[in-house]
Amino acid sequence: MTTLAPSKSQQAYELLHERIAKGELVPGYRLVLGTIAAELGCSTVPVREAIRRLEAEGLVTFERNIGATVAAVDAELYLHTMETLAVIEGAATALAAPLLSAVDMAEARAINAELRRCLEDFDPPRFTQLNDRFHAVLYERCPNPHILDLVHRGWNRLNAMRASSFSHIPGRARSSVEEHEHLLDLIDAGASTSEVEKAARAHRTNTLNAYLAADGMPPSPL
Amino acid sequence: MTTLAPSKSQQAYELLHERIAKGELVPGYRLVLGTIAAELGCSTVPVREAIRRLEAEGLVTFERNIGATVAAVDAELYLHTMETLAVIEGAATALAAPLLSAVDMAEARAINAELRRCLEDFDPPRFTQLNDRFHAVLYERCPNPHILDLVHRGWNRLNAMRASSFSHIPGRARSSVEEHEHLLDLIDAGASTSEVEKAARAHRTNTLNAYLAADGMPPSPL
DNA sequence: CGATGATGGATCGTATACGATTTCGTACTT
DNA sequence: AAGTACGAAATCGTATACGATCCATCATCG
Repeated sequence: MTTLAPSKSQQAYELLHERIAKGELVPGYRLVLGTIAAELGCSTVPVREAIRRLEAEGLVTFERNIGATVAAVDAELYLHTMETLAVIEGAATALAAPLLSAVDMAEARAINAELRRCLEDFDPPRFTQLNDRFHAVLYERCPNPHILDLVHRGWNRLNAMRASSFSHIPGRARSSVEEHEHLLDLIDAGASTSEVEKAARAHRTNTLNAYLAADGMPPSPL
Repeated sequence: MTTLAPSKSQQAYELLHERIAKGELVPGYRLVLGTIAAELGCSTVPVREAIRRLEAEGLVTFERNIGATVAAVDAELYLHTMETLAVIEGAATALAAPLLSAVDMAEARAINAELRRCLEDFDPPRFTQLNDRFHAVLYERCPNPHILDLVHRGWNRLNAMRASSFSHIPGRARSSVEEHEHLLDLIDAGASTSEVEKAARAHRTNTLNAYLAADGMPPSPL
């Protein structure tokens, strides 16, 4: 039995998704069906499907008879995405907390220790990557697949826009690591679901509000 | 200038969406591209696109080389959908609360009064419809479009499954109306965002837990 | 009689083709 | 010189066509 190749539309989806996440395709970039199809060596039909999928996830915008462009990122979109993720990831982390094994917790602590080290030898890309993994460990056990799916989508969007901007807020990384530690302590102490949720959500709204404050904007009401 | 007709794929999407929401297409029903295309008088290509869109929203499942079926509904899916909606709608309602006008509040109260009347002359479909509208009034002003979109998707899924089952839990309708009243009072009193969120979320988890209890299952941890 | 393998029909996945729509450059008018 | 009208090129939307894959049926073999 041969391993069946992924469908063309799947390949197209993965290619575009990756490029957007990596920031190779900047917001506003025009995605032309024919061009992408030629590059992939397939027809426009599967590419169309891939693009509609990306649209459903909010990574690209699509206009009838006009075409697709990588979703523009402005302060407002960032705000909305972070706010949504605060809500959803908070819930996911809270639901996952009672299901975390000792191994999971150890991994999370190890990653956070690395994050702390990262603070010394300033390395933002690596920090971001570790940070992603840290949170993934905490929410991945969420037993509700819908919520988990929404968390993934939120992170995708966030990564897509991080690649182009919004990368860094001065003192935030350090307090972030502290908040991680606090969150882990809470979970280890067997805190209630709502306590964990509150802490996980606050962690994200803190980042958002730090950004908003830097721009002289009011904090999120959440 | 003539109003341009909606694209075929849009038409196909709307047709299928409506049928699923109305329960004409029961879960497990097989959606065959060619058949639908013939019925719509178009080719399979736009139908494909419509189905992929429905898939992204969780209304149908799609397997490679197999095809699409209307998403099966089981207790677990219902649980997960309600749980997700509890989180998302709670946040949406909380964010919308400070933006509700006196007119909005009056409309909500009027709808709830009708709901109360509905309790007498037992009319479940109408009750459900009014209930939908009641909540829509409360969350529709949510300033975060992502969250709003997720609420809409959640309700869509819920409606799709309500059509086939899960329609009624004995005493729930009456307490539901009371909770609505309480929620409106909270908002009128200018309660904090987190209080409104808690109340709105509780309203939904109460329904979910009533269902779970009826089946002898443990309540949601949220 | 049950398991295995071949065969055909149904359905999907994608290439190609072409009409429809938008966009952009250019010539013409005021 | 600015604005408008026209036409060509680019791109999208969808029909048609055909190979690929799956599933059900039935024949064959142990």
